[in-house]
Amino acid sequence: MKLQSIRPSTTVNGCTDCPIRPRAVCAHCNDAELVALDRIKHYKTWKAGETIVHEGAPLDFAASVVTGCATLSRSLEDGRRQIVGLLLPSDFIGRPGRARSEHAIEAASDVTLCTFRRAPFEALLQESPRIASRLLAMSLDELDATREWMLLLGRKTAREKVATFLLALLRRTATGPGPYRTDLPLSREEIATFLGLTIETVSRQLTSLRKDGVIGLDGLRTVTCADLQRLGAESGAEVAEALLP
Amino acid sequence: MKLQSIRPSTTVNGCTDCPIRPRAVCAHCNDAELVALDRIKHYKTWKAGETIVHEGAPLDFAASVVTGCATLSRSLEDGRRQIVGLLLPSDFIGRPGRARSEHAIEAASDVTLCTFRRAPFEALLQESPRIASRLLAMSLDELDATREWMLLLGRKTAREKVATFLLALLRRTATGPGPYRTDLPLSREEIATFLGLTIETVSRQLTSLRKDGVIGLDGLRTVTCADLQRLGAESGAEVAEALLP
DNA sequence: CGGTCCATTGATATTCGTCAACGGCAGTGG
DNA sequence: CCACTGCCGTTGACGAATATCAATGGACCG
Repeated sequence: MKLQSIRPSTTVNGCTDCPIRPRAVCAHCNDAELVALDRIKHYKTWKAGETIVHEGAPLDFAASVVTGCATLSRSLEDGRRQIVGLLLPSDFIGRPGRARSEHAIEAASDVTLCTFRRAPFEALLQESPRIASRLLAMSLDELDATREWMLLLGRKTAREKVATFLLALLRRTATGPGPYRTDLPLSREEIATFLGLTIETVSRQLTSLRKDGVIGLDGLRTVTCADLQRLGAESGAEVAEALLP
Repeated sequence: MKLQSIRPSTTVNGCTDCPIRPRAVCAHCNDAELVALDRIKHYKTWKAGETIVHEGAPLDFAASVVTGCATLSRSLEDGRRQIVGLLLPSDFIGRPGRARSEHAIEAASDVTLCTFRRAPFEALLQESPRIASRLLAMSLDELDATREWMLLLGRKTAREKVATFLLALLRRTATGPGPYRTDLPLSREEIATFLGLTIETVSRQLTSLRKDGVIGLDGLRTVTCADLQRLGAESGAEVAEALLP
């Protein structure tokens, strides 16, 4: 759910220089724990559009996203589908104690994962409070983000949904004062599946925000914004944000 | 988010006979840990309708729900509001490492909490892997439930939303084969705020489901159902459920 | 050059929200 | 005991937001 702009290299082998480590599940590991993780890890890659795990299918590894963007989704039998989470670099995949995935996991762009075999990873989790507590903190952050998304899905208008999505994305790539610019990691269809809308409505709202001068569109995948305040005003400000500036 | 029918007595003082312990954060504690928890715990009660914590306000305790039902909600500045979680007996309140609540917490019915002072509880969490790992498992369950609710909010019709809500409730109170019966822990307005609907739409869908013979309504707060299969068919079956019968 | 995929735009349909009136029930006070 | 009042839920009429259906446009690729 968290949107980050980290784009580390995939050539790292040891963990010492791993660019995602400051935010990943292994962030607070000591040397012994890093060695243990290093021993059970495997880098794997998927092409954009490939399915990493099907909904309800066995998942025999845990993993951290190293590069790229993956989606978590759930579906109804008749095919209606909802993306329930975005996985970006440093995000964690897998559920200790469970052998199958409740969600489909798909590569939105080319994706590299640092995978850990399930059994030894869970054993390590028992022994290493640093890994366990980091995973708890990450899970609670994820829970908060997911609940914020519930507010969006249940109560925001189409325009507010699109504005909120763009704002979250732009905030992650902000390096200084505007103008801000970012590449959309998702197609229109995926955005619609994430926001609980149809592809046509997403398209219309993007056009409308552009015509109103809130954002700029540079090609299909690039969004710019000169004034994040303005975009925020379009996104349906939340009480919690107002209280915590 | 989990719906349970546990209605334990509030007169328990020690933890030994605590009726929620099998499912609570203290489920796997050893005797020493129970003594430590016992030392920092306080039972507190709130009347139906009272606010336990305001959105964004300081929260100086963690807690387990002992009896009753509370809601977690988030709001937009203009007053639109979404319930993002139901807290039922054995559910946990609080976020280790954070001093304020991102959500409003309100008593839907009379509520009793077993509260733990924040600082000593967090200290205990560092020392007691049993508590930490139980909290992780509960958080991950909560995350799954919240994501399932995202699918409901983003993709289900009003009728399916109401049917899903009733089904979840009835399943928790099931003791054998039908007919099933349960009391709604929420008012029509709270149900609407949970399902991303208006109160009128909830009312219409309940009436419609009753007229179609899917459910029975006995007074305002009591729902019966002779055929959970039928109710399930109305609730928009999920792929994950189909795969895991 | 033609085909395919993705996005945009327009016309129309549908669902659900909004506004308004009403009814039942409980509590209150005469 | 009975009117009065307020709250909650139901029902109906209407309107607005978004989905659906359909046509078109543009980019990429063989």
